Amino acid sequence: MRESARIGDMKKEYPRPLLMVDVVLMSLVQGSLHVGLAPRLSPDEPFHGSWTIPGVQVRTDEDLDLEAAARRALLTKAGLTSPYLEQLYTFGSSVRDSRGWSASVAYYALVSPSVAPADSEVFRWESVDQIRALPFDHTKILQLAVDRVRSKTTYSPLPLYLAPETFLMSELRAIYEQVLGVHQDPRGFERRMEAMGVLEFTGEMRSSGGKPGRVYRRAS
Amino acid sequence: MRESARIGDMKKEYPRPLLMVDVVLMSLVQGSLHVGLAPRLSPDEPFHGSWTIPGVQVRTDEDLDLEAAARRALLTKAGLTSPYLEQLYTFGSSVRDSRGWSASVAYYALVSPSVAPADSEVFRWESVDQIRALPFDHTKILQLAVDRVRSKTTYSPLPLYLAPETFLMSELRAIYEQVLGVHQDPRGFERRMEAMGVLEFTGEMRSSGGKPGRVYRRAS
DNA sequence: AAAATAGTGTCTTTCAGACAATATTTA
DNA sequence: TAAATATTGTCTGAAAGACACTATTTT
Repeated sequence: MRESARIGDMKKEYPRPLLMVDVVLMSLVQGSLHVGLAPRLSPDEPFHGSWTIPGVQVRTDEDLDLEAAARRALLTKAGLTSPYLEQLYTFGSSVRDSRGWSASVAYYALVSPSVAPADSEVFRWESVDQIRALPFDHTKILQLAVDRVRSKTTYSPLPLYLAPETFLMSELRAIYEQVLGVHQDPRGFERRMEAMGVLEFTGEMRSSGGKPGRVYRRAS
Repeated sequence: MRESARIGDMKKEYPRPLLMVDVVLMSLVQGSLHVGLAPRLSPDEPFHGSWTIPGVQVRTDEDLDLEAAARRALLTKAGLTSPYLEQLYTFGSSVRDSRGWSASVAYYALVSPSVAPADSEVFRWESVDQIRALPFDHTKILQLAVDRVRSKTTYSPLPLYLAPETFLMSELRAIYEQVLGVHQDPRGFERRMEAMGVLEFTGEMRSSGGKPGRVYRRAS
């Protein structure tokens, strides 16, 4: 029996759409932006066996809110907790899922390569620039997430969440270049970071082959 | 019986959250940004009689997708079709509605004062800057919508959808000033509009008390 | 010493803000 | 003619891009 029927209202009840939460998990693998995919495991779900953006059905008894459902999707499908998780867009229509009217609240998450899980039977990374078509409308969801990340990269410190705990300015610059795919001028890059005030000098220096540079961390 | 049960799958079914679509309708009334509110009419719904952001429950038999549901909300609660309708954010939790776990996909819409309906028993405009608390989490939804509109006003031609069919540059500038609440320099304003390339000179001139100015329309 | 990387100087262009001057109307 | 509004000129400072130069370390 449906939960709301317990309230004992007189109003006619309409059939409710399926509500999913899908999470586009991104990280830097081999110097380029990758997305984490998981296989459809349930034989009774559409696209059984296909690799898709990890998602879960919202559970009224388990999830306090949508973000909690997104965290659960990340934890159960990729085995991790992400420091950056943000809502992207909600897709909903009568045709996007063969099971009937469904809506999916899409989130995107960024993790540092150091905590990115290795490929396995139930998880794998794929380069966002050479993805073949994904089931459902997941190709569109992925495209929107990638666009959002690239866009925010141009005016926000978003890529800090793709960086390890500590890093050199040149390493952070390389991350921006890998996300955007274009060269970043060292001078201007340093000025922008300075202006945003999102970096904190750890007090340490480190060399990556030549003159040692300052080691930074993300400002809390 | 639940729609998905027709599929005849073996998988256990979970109770589904309530899925709503709410629309923050905005316009310029008496020189300031206003939001359209509608009263809760059903005696068996929470906050019966209170004024809220108009919304509908997603109907699997009526709405092709989420945006169609948003258009239906606008049409049934405000009696209009909006030229500008965009998804804002999705709110969902176990506590936001007393009927149980619910999610609301919030949209916002902008209409020109010329098509804004007059106040009535079932609809009224209220200034966004002097709203008292609204039911549910509607205060938060409204705040987010207002922030979004003000933010987009600084870098996009969004306020064109608050303008009448044709207008003088000074009138459009006044609209920007009413939305943002701050003076816009005529020179810079004209330059920005020019740079965005969103205006089209109709070829006509019109006076509003002094020297006649060029009449523009939104570029298609 | 040579190679590699870090860090800084600075020139130029672009753009936004401020303010002012000029141009045409209506009342 | 006076008042009102439209339109354009231009000065200034901030920010972005491009490029080069200096500094300090490793090999």
